[in-house]
Amino acid sequence: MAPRKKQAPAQIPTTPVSMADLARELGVSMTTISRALSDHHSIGPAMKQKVLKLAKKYNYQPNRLASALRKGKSQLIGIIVPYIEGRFFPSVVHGIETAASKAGYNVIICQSNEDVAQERRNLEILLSAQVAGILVSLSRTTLDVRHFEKVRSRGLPLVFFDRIVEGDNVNAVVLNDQEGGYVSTRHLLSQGCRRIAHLAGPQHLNIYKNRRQGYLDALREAGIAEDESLIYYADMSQEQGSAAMRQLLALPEPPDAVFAAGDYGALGAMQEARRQGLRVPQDVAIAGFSNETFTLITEPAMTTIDQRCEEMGQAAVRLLLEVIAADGALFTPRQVALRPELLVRNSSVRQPEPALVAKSFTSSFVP
Amino acid sequence: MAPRKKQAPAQIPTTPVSMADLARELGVSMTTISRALSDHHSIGPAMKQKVLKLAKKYNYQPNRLASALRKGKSQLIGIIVPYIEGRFFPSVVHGIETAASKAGYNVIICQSNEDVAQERRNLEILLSAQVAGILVSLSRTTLDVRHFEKVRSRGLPLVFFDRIVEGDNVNAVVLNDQEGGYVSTRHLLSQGCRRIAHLAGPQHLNIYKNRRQGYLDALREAGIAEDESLIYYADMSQEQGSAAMRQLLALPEPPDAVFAAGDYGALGAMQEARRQGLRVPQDVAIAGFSNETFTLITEPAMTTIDQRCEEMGQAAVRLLLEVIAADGALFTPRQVALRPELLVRNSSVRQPEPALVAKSFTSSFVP
DNA sequence: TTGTAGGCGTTATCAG
DNA sequence: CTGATAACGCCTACAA
Repeated sequence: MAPRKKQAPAQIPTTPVSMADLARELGVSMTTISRALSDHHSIGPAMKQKVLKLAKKYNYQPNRLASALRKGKSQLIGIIVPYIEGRFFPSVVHGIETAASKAGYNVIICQSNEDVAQERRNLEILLSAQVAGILVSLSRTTLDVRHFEKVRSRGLPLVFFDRIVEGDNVNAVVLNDQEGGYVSTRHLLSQGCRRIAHLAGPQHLNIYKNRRQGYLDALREAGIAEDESLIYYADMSQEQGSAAMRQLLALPEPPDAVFAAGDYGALGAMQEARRQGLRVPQDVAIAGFSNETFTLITEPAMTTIDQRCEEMGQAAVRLLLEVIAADGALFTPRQVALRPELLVRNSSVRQPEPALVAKSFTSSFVP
Repeated sequence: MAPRKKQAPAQIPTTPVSMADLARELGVSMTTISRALSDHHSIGPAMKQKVLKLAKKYNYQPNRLASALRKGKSQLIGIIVPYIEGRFFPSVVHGIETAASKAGYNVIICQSNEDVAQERRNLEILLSAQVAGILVSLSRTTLDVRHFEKVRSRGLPLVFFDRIVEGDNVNAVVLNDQEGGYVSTRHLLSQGCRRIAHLAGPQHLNIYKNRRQGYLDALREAGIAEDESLIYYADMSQEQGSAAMRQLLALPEPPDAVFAAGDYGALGAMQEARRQGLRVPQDVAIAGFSNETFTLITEPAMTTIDQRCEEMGQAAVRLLLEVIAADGALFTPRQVALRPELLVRNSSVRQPEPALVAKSFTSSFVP
């Protein structure tokens, strides 16, 4: 038996009222109650009203545990993220929670702390909580992804986002990083820049590889030869951004623009340029990536790429709901790529019509 | 019956194995299995090993729903926050999730979107999910808090954080804002500032009222008369910060320091000061509040107050766990105030020994 | 030390 | 349209 409090505190805990209670009160069966509450078709409108009224009167709350146990599925969606901090993940989670709750689901959230072992444990917990589906962004230390087989073998809907398992047999939502690099670089070209440098991130990470690729694609399209001396590889710290700029400005032919694969790198570059007495954007235009909060308050404000965090969350939920709706019927896994949004600000505007330029790159969903 | 998939996809969904399955396999009763798995004392070590081995072999996952239904309590903690964005709430949630999962609980998260109606609905959902306890930060539109009576009448542990119900009959965790204002102002005094202005927030909000109070307390303690012309009331936007600074600098005796009750206000003030050709901190020292990310990258870097977001989450969980542990026995509600941490940076350092000054204000937990 | 049996609250099935 | 009944998977008093 569920333990009853032995010593009643000032406030006597109230036992929640159950369907059985309502049934007894009305002198009908539990079946009838259940049907009235779940709006089953075979129920008289008179009866239904009576039940609903009584339920309101007694403040009846359905017990979701019991319902979920019986049905074998809860109304919970599990999320596993590396952590809930910084700008990106919280926004995605925000998007997820909003979309999920709109669809009648609630969200149970786990952090892997960039640790596979923790990720595996989280997965077990979500499985044993009988969630209706799982959304995952992989930890950095996840090289072996076999633990997700268990999810699949249960037939449990699974969608990856941002840090995904590569391949076309998984459901995934990502930002189109290549496009981000491409539109940024095209924008810089449109501003009259011709020697565009790139502050590139670690190339073993897909996001940075793809941003670099977009940069190269735009240059090639513009008929500008790739120049490796203009590409500086680094992590995306502010310090490395400054170091990069120092080296680039020391070149015989220094660049007239820098596209950085991250905002912190761009910040460091911008600071170094100004330390050396250069004007931004007149002498060197600068564009970053990620739409960090601080990009609005640098002087000049920084051009950057918005990663559509909330949309990513929404898209992930939408995809998950589709898989849930398919309900075990074979569902062909799908990969969704979101279009990045270029935010043109003063750090890169040298031509008179920034509004027009900006507008032409504003974009929305890929279906 | 739980619906079985009619059409098996390529991957045949595996039915999770239950205790009954293990019992049948081993030819013992479910009781024995249950006891072995939950490490009950009255179980033979040999038997226990056998059961554990089989459980591992079949990859047994306990069904938490069933367990929770039986026991009347889940291992879930419910959180209601206004939203998951910006710097503050994500960090608190991070702290909560970390502490909760350490204690064997998982976290189900809801956003009120600053809407009481939504907050009420969230509460209903958490109640019907049979959570073990609830953590709440109130929405801005929550004036009437009677919906929380329902939680109390169920005897369900409840802890407020940051945006709390005032009074000593609730459990609550907050930052000591008064102390934040106090240590900031003392710091400015220690830097030789004597005419210290205050950019104050809307006084109907406790946080701003208390920050202002701390400012006044420090001045009084230093024997400096309160001067209302040095207090500018505004929301904490960057624009209002600039406007405030414009007005303050136009005074017959302009201030030599500004303590702003928020970082964005401080930023606006700093920008305006520099626009007018003043040096920060030599001509006017500046201190903000909240430790926004950007405070590290302003030039000079901005002195500010860290709100100990993660600690707040941890403290809230700790308190909640105590209430849970009390298990209906009368538990005297407690209010915890966290000590803010002053982060001394260059926007306010005019004396030679900033390290020492900083150290004397670094602080930790109030028990 | 082990087994038996009943029930947590809901819902699906089958029969009236 | 309504009702009786049997699960869902786990836990625990009570009996052996």
